[in-house]
Amino acid sequence: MQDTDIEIAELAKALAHPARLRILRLLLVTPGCIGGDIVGAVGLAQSTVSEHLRILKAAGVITGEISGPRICYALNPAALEPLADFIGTLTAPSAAVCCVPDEKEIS
Amino acid sequence: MQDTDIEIAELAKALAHPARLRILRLLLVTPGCIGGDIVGAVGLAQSTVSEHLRILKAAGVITGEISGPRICYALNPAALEPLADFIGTLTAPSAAVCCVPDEKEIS
DNA sequence: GCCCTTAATCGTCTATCGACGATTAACGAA
DNA sequence: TTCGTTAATCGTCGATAGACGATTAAGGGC
Repeated sequence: MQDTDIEIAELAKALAHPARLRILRLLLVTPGCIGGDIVGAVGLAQSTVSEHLRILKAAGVITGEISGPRICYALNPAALEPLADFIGTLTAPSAAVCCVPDEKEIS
Repeated sequence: MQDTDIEIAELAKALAHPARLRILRLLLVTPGCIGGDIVGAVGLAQSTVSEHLRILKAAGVITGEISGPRICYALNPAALEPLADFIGTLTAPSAAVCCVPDEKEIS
């Protein structure tokens, strides 16, 4: 399962930075969408935050919608499913996961 | 939540490599413990695999127990709880269902 | 004792990440 | 149109990650 592992690794890499986790938490508590307020919240330079947002968007974890001169970011938790699934497989090897009927991942 | 985010980021970083995911899958399907068979399974040099094992062990995801001249590795899924918790936090608020709340995959 | 196996460590190299300032592009308002 | 705001991009830099061969340390078998 090379390609699946690569996808999961990409998702994990997207979460492998405190600043990106902070951004996700910020989007979580913000029901609507915020623009550059993220820059002030994480305390990093605007270009750095933009890069983190780009990584999160590339991984599919967030979505960006143009709203005039600013951009409306929103969470897309569904993209994390492969990673959540993998962790669930490790945590509960004998118990069936709630959603996937059978994910034959092991060779 | 700085320290918590750092801890979660460390866990995610441990999962952010296909070779390490493969190692975890290998340990999952191996009820007992295997030693250097991991080296042959992942197709990397012995020193490289040893480094991946060190990273996984440092993150607490696996444990290594000396068994004579070889080392017995085992999964420690409990260490992934903070990361699983974080992902669950992201996934939960949008839908109470355990999985696939919506299939909106807007890029 | 000696030798063989196993795994960790060391040293080195390349590639990627993370951060920043500066610049550029897009859009709304005056 | 011009101006101000917002976000992406560029270029650069230092730090880290990843891979490898070679070496070293620890045990078991002879």
